Amino acid sequence: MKIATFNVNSVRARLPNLLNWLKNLTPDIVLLQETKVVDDLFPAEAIEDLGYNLAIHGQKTYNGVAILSKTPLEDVKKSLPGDQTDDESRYIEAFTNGIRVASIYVPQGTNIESPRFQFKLKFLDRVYAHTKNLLDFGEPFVLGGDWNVAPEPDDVYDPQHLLGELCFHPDERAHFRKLLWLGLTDAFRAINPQAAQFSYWDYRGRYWRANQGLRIDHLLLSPLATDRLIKCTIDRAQRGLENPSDHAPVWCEISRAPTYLPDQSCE
DNA sequence: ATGGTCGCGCTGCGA
Repeated sequence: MKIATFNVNSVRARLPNLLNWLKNLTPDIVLLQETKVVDDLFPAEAIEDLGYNLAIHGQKTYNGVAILSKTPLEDVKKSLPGDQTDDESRYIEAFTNGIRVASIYVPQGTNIESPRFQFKLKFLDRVYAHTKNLLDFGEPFVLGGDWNVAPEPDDVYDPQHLLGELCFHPDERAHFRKLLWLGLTDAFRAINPQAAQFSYWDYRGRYWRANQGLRIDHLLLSPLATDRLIKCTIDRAQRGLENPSDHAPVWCEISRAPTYLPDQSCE
């Protein structure tokens, strides 16, 4: 079973690319972010025609998340608990294909001094609290999305220069790490312990051409899901196509039964 | 080189 996350930066602007990618990869579950469209205008039919069920939670112009699944979506939830005043469409969760999944678009934070950065940290705290509840249910689950946090130095193009900047600030990285200490696994890093690969490159300037990116799109797996993790890949080629998103998709393969991570230490 | 480029939806904002 393939589970993917993809910040599409407008599902309507990206529809041809998205449909081609779905046809070629045939993921079982897809977590979309930044759909940037109200639900009534979401291009549902074109995606349903490829055999996907949809759960969508959009808004005008900004944000917007969605879940696509080849199997029916049950128990759909469209808000992250913990802040009654949060009306931004940044979270959707469902149970499908024997696993619970969430598509998460963590606030970018604008800049370190902005109130939006505090909102980002609080949002990550809310994910933490909710994750504890999910762990109590005993289901396998995957929290995937655009986390707007590059966890470690290998996840940014210039760690010395970027330390303390937005998306690589110690405070947000500490908030992100708390999720790992709860027992979640960063699927890409578990499978690729050494790789410096990115999932986002700014449209501007030479960032893409110079491969100056960040790894901020993550699939975080619960312990029961991690037991079934086989591979995890960043689909970098999507960023090089015509009219790309500024993010590349990240996807993992999950087996039907528990498996083992490749053991790097056994030579 | 604190510029640069997208998407939305029509003016500047967010990323």
